[in-house]
Formats: sequence, structure tokens, C-alpha cells
Amino acid sequence: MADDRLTRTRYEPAEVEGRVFALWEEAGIFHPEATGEREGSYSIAVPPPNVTGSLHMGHALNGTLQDVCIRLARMRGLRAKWIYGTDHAGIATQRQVERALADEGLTKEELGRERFAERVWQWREQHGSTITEQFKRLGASLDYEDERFTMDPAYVSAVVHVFTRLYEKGYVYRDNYMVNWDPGLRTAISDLEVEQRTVEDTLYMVDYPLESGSGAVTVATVRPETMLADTAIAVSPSDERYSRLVGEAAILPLVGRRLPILADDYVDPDFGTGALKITPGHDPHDFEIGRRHGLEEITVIGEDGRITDAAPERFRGMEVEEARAAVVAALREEGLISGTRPYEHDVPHSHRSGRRIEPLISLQWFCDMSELAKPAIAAARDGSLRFHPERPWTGVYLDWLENIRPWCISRQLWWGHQLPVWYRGEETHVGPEAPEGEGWERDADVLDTWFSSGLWPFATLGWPEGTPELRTFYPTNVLSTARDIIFLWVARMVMFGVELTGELPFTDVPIHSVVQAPDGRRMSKSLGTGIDPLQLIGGGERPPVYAEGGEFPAYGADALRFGLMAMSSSQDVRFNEERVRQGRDLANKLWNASRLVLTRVGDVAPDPQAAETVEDRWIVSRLERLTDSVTGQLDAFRLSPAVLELYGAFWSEVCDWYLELAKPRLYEPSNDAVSGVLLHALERTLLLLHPVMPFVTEEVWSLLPGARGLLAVSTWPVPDDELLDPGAEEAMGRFFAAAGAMRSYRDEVGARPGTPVRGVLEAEGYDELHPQLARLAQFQLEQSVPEGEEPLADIEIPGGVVTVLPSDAFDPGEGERRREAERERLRGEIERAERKLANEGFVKKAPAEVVEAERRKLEAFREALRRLDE
RNA sequence: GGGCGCGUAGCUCAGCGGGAGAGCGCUCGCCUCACACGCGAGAGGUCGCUGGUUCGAACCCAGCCGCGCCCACCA
Repeated sequence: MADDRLTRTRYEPAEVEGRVFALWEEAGIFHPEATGEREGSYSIAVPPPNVTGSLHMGHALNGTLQDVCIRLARMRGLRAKWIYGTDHAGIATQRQVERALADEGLTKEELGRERFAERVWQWREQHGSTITEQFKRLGASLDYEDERFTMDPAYVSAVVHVFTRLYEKGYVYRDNYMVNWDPGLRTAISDLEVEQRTVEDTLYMVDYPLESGSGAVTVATVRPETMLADTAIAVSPSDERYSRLVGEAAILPLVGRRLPILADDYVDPDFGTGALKITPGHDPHDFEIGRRHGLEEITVIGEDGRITDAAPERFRGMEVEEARAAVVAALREEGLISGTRPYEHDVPHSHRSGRRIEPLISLQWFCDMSELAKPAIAAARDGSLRFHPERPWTGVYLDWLENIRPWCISRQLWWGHQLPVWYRGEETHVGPEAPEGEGWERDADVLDTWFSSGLWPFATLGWPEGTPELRTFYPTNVLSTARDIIFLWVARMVMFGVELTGELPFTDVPIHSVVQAPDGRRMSKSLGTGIDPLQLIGGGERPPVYAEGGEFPAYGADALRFGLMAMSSSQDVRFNEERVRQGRDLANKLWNASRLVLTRVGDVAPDPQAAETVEDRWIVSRLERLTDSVTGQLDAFRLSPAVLELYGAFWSEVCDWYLELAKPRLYEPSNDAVSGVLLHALERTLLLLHPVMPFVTEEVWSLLPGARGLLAVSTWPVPDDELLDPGAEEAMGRFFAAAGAMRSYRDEVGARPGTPVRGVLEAEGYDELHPQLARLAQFQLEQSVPEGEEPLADIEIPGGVVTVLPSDAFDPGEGERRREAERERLRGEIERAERKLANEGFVKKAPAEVVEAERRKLEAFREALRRLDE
């Protein structure tokens, strides 16, 4: 009956995982039928990884979390679909391919746009399956049979449809406006792709001579090169120093342009000199001021990051840094720099290229978000969209939406969704195809990747077509992510979802930890702080963030999953290999406990009703409580407590106590009753642990007696109050305390291993458990103190004492030492309790039951001390 | 400049108003017929500091010190 596999004393993930995963795939359980009914269905759309990406710790954590939800739903009998697919990831992918081309000595310009696109598709062919294989290694039960890509034809047409629709509604528009220009990538980027970095700059004081010839206005700037595009000087309306100059003009040095001096509230009279040079072409604030006052917008820095022909000839073609030096030198020559000082401030940088952002006025496409944001705000307010944990993420989400600004959606890239916009002279057409007639040219720009990602939960299901998939699996249930893309992605999906489908795309948004490197830095490939999840699963080289170096053992996927769930809560955590090891140990423990049970049980079915002893009724009862608690934690997305509770309950209650208690009966020839309970305990453990540790649990499940299907589609247990037994729980609680006290006694007294201590049990409530207590505590319990023997000590246990008799287990001298120590402790406890009860405030104001409990404790301590002193 | 969070055992982290917890590490004893990736027993915390509220505070409030994150383009 015992399977050969059960002879192994180690659980070997490498041997099991591939085999078990194949079983799931063959059974097709990851691909639910699209019945057209939303009722009875459950879905999650995976945050699509970059097509050419590879699995990092964030994927592993988020993937596990989602897989737990999906597996739980599947076990509840729902048609559970975990929507799979990848993102074309415009900038990231384009850069990878460009780098590959560079290795061949090519540039994308040499290839041309079409051939470049072909190269990207080829690249995707080569690298696109990597991440899929890695998700499988993790055990992720994604619907691999129905994989999507954001550049699939159907997806592309969904994107075109959305763009057109939003254009027709007036939300999407084209404007000449100030954007964040990334000089490295040569494209505009959105506000969210900009990060502030602290930079050491020099603040220059520059004198601008007045047109009247009587003196000069001094302005402060950290970017002297932009003065070439100055079109005004602004001062505060309240600044008396300058009030007489308002309406006059200054002459721009090096250029000679006439600069009107105007008053604007934006200017802070207390900063710098109180006079501000206005450069509408290269500063967002100045741009606003310029528009308010109708100033000319001059561009001296081009999209290539070089000085344009709008500047004096001697500066043209220079890089920004170069131009700055040249301008400063020229000003110095003319004696116009009246001072400098070091200046530390935050400067926008491109999140992608790391380059300093060049604010430029550029003709781009924008999406006005103000109307779209309204229902997204309402959904979070009325609780139909729920973040987990609710605080602080609901607030973070709302703050952003309530201050939302237009979104620059066009990108000057080659890889992505090309804008469905055609131009002919002054005419503009928006739609899937060019209008009739000659001479229409398509806009060369592509959309921000997040524009297409925003459609993910429904475009993957075939929207805008009313497909069976869409009807069955939309709206989805859960969207799980780390906080870093709440704005970039989550909020936009909500806005698009409501606008386009009329429904929230999901209702629950668990926000999980960001896993940091063990040293607290961000995990990143470039910093060398990343840890490859696959090397934890299958073993591999330890990265240098670990001082000790060496190799990771092959912990296995279950171990990694457990470790990630255990270490991640709501706040950021440092990666903790110990948790992964704990997961491996748990898998091994489960394996070995299963071996014990499966190699000994009789031919019976799991049966909680077979309980015949207190300990049987106790473990059955405990398992119901565990089921209830774990289910609640999982439903609330509190994975870490759930997983730690499962660990603790299985290890200590099932293994350390119950299995040990069950052994004598298990080893008897006729063991049906205990077998039924043991199998029930094992079965319940496997069910509860399966979403987190699918591989070991499925493997053990296949070894259970009797024909059964896959654990992955077995029924998630519902707690049954009928099986609770508070009496048994209380009795066993006393039993554990007694066994603990007796074991401590043995240890402190230095009892010889294997030799029982003799004693007499003089306590209430152990009738049935007498022999078990003796066995597990290693005592030889006799009926009464024999004639002529002098007891050595009393061990206090719930409901009485164990009187210790002389034996050859230890030297009695040790006993007295221990008794004295115990007296000390009790005296301390009594003093503490007396002091508390002497406090009038406590006695008068604390709830009666608390005071009463304190009195009972005091009495118990006094009683114990009396017994010791007898 | 706004906002949020964190500081609990050597380490990584739970707990968030009624006598300080887990895993690892450490100490002691055990290769006990499921498991040494194991079993049993222990040691180890002024719960960042200072005030306050309360009969009672790691937990609530205020201030401070030290970290971190998000949002924000005062030249």
C-alpha cells in the first residue's frame, strides 16, 4: 500500500514540482470555461510583465499573492480565471532592442521604422516565453492557454477604439504645451515618469540693465543658459523696491531683447533678489506666467538637447551644459554677474533614462482627466472600490485623483501603439483608418504604454466585443500590486473601466509590501541588490548582498511562496532568507508527518466523527477553529498572519502534540478510529495549506488512500461548529501545561535521558490522560506514595500537583535547589498582585471581572507557595 | 514645502488599552522506531526619548530624536 515515494525522509521539491505542475496543466484546471455567466465566476488580471522581462522578487511576491486568491476561489468551486499576458512595454523594450542593435553596430535610424518593428517582434519571439516559464516554476495557476499581449491585433484595435472615443468626447486633444522632455530618450514623458533628485547647482545673480539706462535689475537663476529665451522680468506686486519699475523694461544681455517688467503674484519677494527672469519656453512656472501675460514663447533648447537657431549664433548647437558655461563666461566678460552661491535643490529627472528633464513647449496629445476622475473618486469614497489595507492607500489614491492634471499620452518612440491620427495640411482625422482621399499622413508618435495598460482587465477579455469571456469574467475581482503603480496603473484602469465599460474593473485592491534587499536598499539589477527568485527555488549563486556568499540551497517553490507570504505585510520589508528556509522546513515537516500517517493508517476514510478520545476531539475542534481563522485572514488579504498561523498550528498542535499523542494507538493492529482522525487532520491541513504551498500538498494528496481527484480542485472546508469541543480544548490545555511543568522539572533537576521520574499524580481532570501524561513527560506515575517513602517535591500543575518520588533518574539535591527558586518566584508574584489590589483606583474603577481575576491569581499563588512550604 | 509610515529579544518582523510574541540565532540535554530541514528544556526586551490622558499604556494624545517613503518643477 505504501508508495515508494514514502520511503524518502526528505521532501524533494525538484523531483516533485515539474511532475505536479504537469498534472494540473493536463487537467486543464487553469482554463475555466467562459459560460457567459458572471455568477459563479472569479477572475484576476495579472499585472502584465514586460514581454522580454524576467521574473523578479516583486513578480514572485505578487504572483504568489494572486495565486493564493485564485486557488482559494477555485477550491470554492468558482470558475477561477487568472488572466495572463504580457505588456509591450514601449520604452523598456525599445531600449533593449536598440542595445542589441548597437552590439551589431546598427542604429534604429539605419534600419528604418518598419524593419525596426520587425526586429522587436523577433526579439519578443526569442525572449517572450522566459517569464511564462518562470511563472510556471513558481506554481502560478495562470490561464496559460489564453495568453494576451498588448500588441495583439484585437488589443490594438481596442486601444484605437478608446483613443477615438475619448477624442470624440473631447477628453483627448492635441496642444502646444509645456511637457517633460527626456533628452536621453528624446520623447515627452508624463508627470508620473518624472522623479525629483537633489542636485548641487550654482545660483547666479545676473544684472539686466534697464532700458532707461538708469541702473539694472538683478535676477537669480540656476539655469543661466535659458536666459537666451527670456521674454520678461517679473516682480511681486507687493514689492515696493520694484513698484516704480513695473511697466518699464530691461534689456536682455547677450541678446538685446527688450524685456517688459511686470507684476505677478507668483513671485516671492523674499527669495533671491525678488526679481524673476521669465522664460516661458523652458520653465513650467514661467510658462504659466507667460500665458497669463501673453508673452512670447521662445525655444532656445531643442528636442536634441542643443541650443537652437533662436539663440545668438555663438551658442547654437551647444549642449546645455556647454551653453551654460559659455553664457556665464560671456556675462562675466561684460561684468554682469554680481554674485554666485552654491545652491542645493530638487530637480526633475527622467525615471527611465535618468537624464535631467528639459521642460519644453511641444505639440503633444493630452488626455484631460478631470471628468474621468470623478467616478473613480466616488467608487473609493462609497466603498465599492476597496484597498487593503484601507489606510493609507485609499487616501493616497484619492489625493492624487483629486488633484489630477492632464496626461501627456504621446511618445516619440517607435515601439508601441501608433496614434490613430491622420493629418493632411490643416486637417486632422482620428480613427482606425485614414479617410478617403490622397495625402493623409499618420502621426508618427505612439501612445504612453500606460494608456494601453489601462484597458488591461477588459481588453484582454475581448472588449469592446461582447465576448463570452467578457461576460463571464468581467468585472474582475481583485487587482493586486505594490504601491508604486497605484497612480500609473490602478487609478487609470479604474477611470477607463468605468468610462468605457460602465463598471469598476475590480473591487478589491490588495497593496503588498515592497521587498527590499537584505541591506535595506532597493532590489535592483543595476545595483546588484536583486535576488533571483528562481535561484531560491532551484538553487544558485548567492548575490553579493550576502556577505557570506556561497550558494542558495534549492528551497523549492513552496518554500519561496511561504517565505514571501510570511515576510510580507503591509509595510516594506527586507528580504529574509530565513523565512524561505522556514517554508522549506514546513514542506519537509508536512512530508514526514504524512509519511508517519500514511504508512501506518488502516484502510479507512478521513473522519472527524471517529474521534474517540479527548485528544481526538481536541484536534478536530482545533482544526475547525484554524479553518475559520485562516479563511478569514485570507479573505481579508492578510496573508502573513494566515500563513504564520498555519505554520504554528500544524507544527505545534498537529505534529508536536497530536501525532505524539496518537502514536500508541496508531501502532496498534486495530487502529481504525485514530486512523480516521489522523487522515482527517492530514486532509484538512493539506486543504488549508494548498493555496500557499500547492506542490507538496498536491503530492501528498496523491498519496492519500482512496481514489480522489486533484487537490487543486478539491473543496475548501467550511468550519463546522458542531465539531467544536470547548471541554476537550480546556482539558488539553491543562494537559499541555502539566506536561510542560513535568518536563521542565526533569530538565532542571537534570534527569537522565530515557529514565522516567517516579511520581504520584494528585490532581483533578486527568482521568483519561493519565498514561499519556506519563509517557510524554517521561514519568512513572504510581497510585499513591508508597509506605516509608519520602516525597522529594511537588510539581504544580493545573488542578493539583505531581508529587515526586525518589528514583534513579536524578540526584535529589537538585530538587531542593529548584524548590527554592520556585518559592522566590511565587513570592514575587504575590507581592505584585498584593500591590495591585492595594491600589484603590484599581479596585474601584477597573471592571469587576478584572479585579476578581487578580484576586483569584493572588489566591492561587499563595496556595502554591503554601504547598511548596509544606 | 505638504502628506504618510517606521523605531518592540542579537537579526528579520508580528502585536496596537488589561500580566511582552514568532522564526532564526544563542545556551543546555537528546541520532526517542515521521522528520537533526528534527525533539525537549531554557536564557535574552527600561516595547526610541520626554511629558500627558487612564484604575491601568508597547498600544491613545502632544512634543522631541533617529530612519524611510510619497506628493510638490520658489527662480
